[in-house]
Amino acid sequence: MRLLLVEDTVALADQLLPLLRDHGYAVDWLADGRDALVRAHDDDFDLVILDLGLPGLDGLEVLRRWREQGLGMPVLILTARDSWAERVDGLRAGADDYLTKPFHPEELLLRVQAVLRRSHGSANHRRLQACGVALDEERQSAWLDQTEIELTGAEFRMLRYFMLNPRQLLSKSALNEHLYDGESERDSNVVEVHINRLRRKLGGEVIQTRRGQGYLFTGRD
Amino acid sequence: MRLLLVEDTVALADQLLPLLRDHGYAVDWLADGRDALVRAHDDDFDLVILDLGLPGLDGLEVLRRWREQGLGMPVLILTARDSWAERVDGLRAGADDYLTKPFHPEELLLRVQAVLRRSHGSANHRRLQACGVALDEERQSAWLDQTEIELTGAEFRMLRYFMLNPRQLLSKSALNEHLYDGESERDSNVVEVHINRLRRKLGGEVIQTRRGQGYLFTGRD
DNA sequence: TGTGGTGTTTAAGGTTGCGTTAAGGCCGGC
DNA sequence: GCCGGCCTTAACGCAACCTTAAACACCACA
Repeated sequence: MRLLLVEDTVALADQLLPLLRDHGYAVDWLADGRDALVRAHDDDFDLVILDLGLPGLDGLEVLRRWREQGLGMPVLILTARDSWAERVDGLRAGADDYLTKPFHPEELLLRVQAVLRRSHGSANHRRLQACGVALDEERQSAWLDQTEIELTGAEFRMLRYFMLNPRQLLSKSALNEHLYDGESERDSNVVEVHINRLRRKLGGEVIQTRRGQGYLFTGRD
Repeated sequence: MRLLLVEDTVALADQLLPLLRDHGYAVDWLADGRDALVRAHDDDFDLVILDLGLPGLDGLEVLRRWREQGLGMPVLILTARDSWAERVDGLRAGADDYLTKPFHPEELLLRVQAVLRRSHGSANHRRLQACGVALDEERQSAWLDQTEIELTGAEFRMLRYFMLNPRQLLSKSALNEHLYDGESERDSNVVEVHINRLRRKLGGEVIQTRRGQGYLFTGRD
């Protein structure tokens, strides 16, 4: 399992590197944003741990460019600031998780494991594939067999989140959280409506419901 | 699983309560530190989520007194301030983990699950294992050998509590206590019905009966 | 500023299935 | 044998979910 740590604070890197390595990860370390931007093309990392406050090139910009260039590996961002907006920006730019400094080193391990598990078999391509369904992120459309199915924005966002977490139980509140940033209504059935739309387009069996618990994407298995 | 949320910000509590309950936790809610101090003696909570900035009595003081009085349940503290010193104080006072506001609600869930797993001595793996049975907390389903067994909410809650206390005698009233919050009836056979359902799904031998005493989870040993 | 088209959200009513209750049978202990 | 605790089953109510349509927001373009 190959990781890239992008962190300019030497003391922190010195702390994290042995910990990660002790737990069986092969870790490369860079301290500069510009280096990281290039390096991610040379090696196929399973996960990147990215500090947002970097010399050379800001972490958020690095991440944004990676995604523009079609690099889809999971990214865990570290932020020194405790700003809600920045985290949301990070998530929008394509990060998979975030951690606010300071943190317990063990906590980083937990997140790394969680993100890796989540991204298992999925997040590595521009065209996201899971359970017999493909998602074209540029055209915002899904593919079943050889036929393209056009999606609206909301449908696409929901399907993407499902496909990034295939076969996993996603509660309605989790879907709400991830599809609408923060200030969303509580007593609304938007999620149900869009799930209904996806089922119409892709077939009723692609999303299963677990009453009282949530939904899970199982595609056409 | 019985949780106590001590949080005076109503908006936050309104957000967290349904989330936690959606994920199968029975949650009691208090807004005052003095109430919390007393309440933790009356009920046997599996975990307490404790805001440090409280009216009545400061959260840190509450925690300190609990520990003095011999109460050892896991405590997850919430702090609005981004102060490192305060967190250290919290950990010193006997907290098991902390979370800085604002946070993603999902993050709280991750921590709650992690703390509960840690406090019951098992490793921090998303999949809880005991006596030849595995429990997938994300999918809320059990695994026997390689086959997945889907569980309803009530079944999942009960099985999780059994698996966190394997090979231990759990009285019917204790199960009632931990699976339902304060305002629930006591003279019913809900527990028996759900034990029956679990036995049907997992096999009759996984839960043994000690007549007049309670039940114990022995899995497939 | 209007107008139409597209996409999203709200609202209302119908449907489903989980959780609970209740009733009857069973079994173990005294 | 009898009683009390436990098991099993079926049925019911209600919350959760689905479905549909209409209201609404947004944008392009006149």
